[in-house]
Amino acid sequence: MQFKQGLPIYRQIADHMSEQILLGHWEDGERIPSVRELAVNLEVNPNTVIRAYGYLQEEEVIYNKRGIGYFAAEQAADKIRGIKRKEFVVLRLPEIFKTLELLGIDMDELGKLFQNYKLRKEAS
Amino acid sequence: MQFKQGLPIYRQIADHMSEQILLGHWEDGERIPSVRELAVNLEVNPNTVIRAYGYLQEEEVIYNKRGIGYFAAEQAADKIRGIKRKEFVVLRLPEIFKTLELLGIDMDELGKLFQNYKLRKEAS
Amino acid sequence: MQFKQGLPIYRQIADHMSEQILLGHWEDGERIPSVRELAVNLEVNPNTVIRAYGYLQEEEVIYNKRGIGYFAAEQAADKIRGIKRKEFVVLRLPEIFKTLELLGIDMDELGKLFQNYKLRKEAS
Amino acid sequence: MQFKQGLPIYRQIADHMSEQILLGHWEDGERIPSVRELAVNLEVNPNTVIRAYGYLQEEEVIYNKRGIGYFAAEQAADKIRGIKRKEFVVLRLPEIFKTLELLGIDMDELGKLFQNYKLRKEAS
DNA sequence: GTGGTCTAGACCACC
DNA sequence: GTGGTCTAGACCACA
Repeated sequence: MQFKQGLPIYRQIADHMSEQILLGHWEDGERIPSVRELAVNLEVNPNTVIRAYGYLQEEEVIYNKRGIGYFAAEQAADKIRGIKRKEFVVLRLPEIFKTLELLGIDMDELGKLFQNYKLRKEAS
Repeated sequence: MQFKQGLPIYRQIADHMSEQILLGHWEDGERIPSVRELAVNLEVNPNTVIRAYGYLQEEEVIYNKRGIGYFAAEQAADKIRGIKRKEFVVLRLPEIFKTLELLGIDMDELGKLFQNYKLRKEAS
Repeated sequence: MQFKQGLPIYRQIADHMSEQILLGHWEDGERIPSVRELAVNLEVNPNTVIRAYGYLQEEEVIYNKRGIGYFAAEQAADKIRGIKRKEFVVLRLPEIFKTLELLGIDMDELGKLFQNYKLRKEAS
Repeated sequence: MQFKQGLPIYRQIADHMSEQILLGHWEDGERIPSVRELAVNLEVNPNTVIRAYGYLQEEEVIYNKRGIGYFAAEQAADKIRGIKRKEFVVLRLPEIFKTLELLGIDMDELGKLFQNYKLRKEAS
């Protein structure tokens, strides 16, 4: 896997996993890949995965059974969506709106850019 | 001034200054606050302001006259708006759109949230 | 059964069983649940129960008849109480007292909290 | 420094530091020892201190100024006392009371043990 | 100087 | 097998 810079790898892994859960790749309570397994897949150090999993565990998105592995939390998808949504609306949207205003992008134009985005996504 | 974490302070200062210029706080070619002055105001180390100014200088948003000070570039506002706009559309919008889709926020809802934002801003 | 983390599951099971014995759920020398039975009830691996029973056996709180099962020891309740009491006074109380002092909880207040605890317990 | 086993070293360091803050060793907002400094003092790896500090930061007991160091939070002592108190009363006291009942230790006896504890402490 | 991240590798307890 | 902790050491960005 390719990692961007500017955000720690462990956070990118955490984001990636919570996105996967959000998209329903695992059922509620289903076991997710073990630390070592994921570390090999992503070609990172197990410690880095542990850190990512620890982070998700604090957010109560996954939980741990000792000696067995990590599991997607009950209603993990809904919970994540709720948390992320609130976070997004409160923390990121205001700043995004401010930028839109400063740059003179209104909702009409944003809508068109969004259409564009979706078309390009379909094409790929 | 309060600084977020996750973005270097010097970048936050640079963003803040270019926002001010964008909003027309200084005419083209007008002198902007000196390094020391701004450092005192923002309660940061002068080195940090120097770095911020250096960054803005690379973006050709301000320029420096040795021994005199820093000045807003000609057509600084337009230049900034152009740069920032391209940056925003190419680098940040795709990720924002992806998040919107994941969280199930469509343009309608975003429009309403934007209205809200503007109302709250007026009120304050 | 729900297990806390911070203490191994097998220890939590052992504590739970010795508490049951302390409360007189089984007479001296009475047979306690088999490993498999308990494992199913608690939804844990039989190995974990074996470990818990082994631990209790070391403390001479239960004993084993090969091929038959595990039994509460003679005067098990008294024995447990003695062991636990010493353990508690020597190992845990000092730390508890230290915490009480740091938090500014005196014996008066502790007494009231204890009353509360007993009331809530009766109510449930 | 001597570390017990059963609780990770980084948690013991965190507990130790928050105890120090609770006891008023640092004023509100005063700088606490740097990661490296403390690591040398305690003869542990800097990573271990970072982890302890990260833990305290999540609890909002200390905060960080990048490139400068860690600082005791405003009203850190009161905040800690509040958090710890609630934690103690809700999470630990019920279990302690349960044990006291099981072992047949009443408030009178506990009071005497407490006196003992204080005497021994003064003597040392 | 400060903290933060990552890797590598060892060791442990637990299931 | 599982996760968790700790060490050692390198490297980086930031103030």
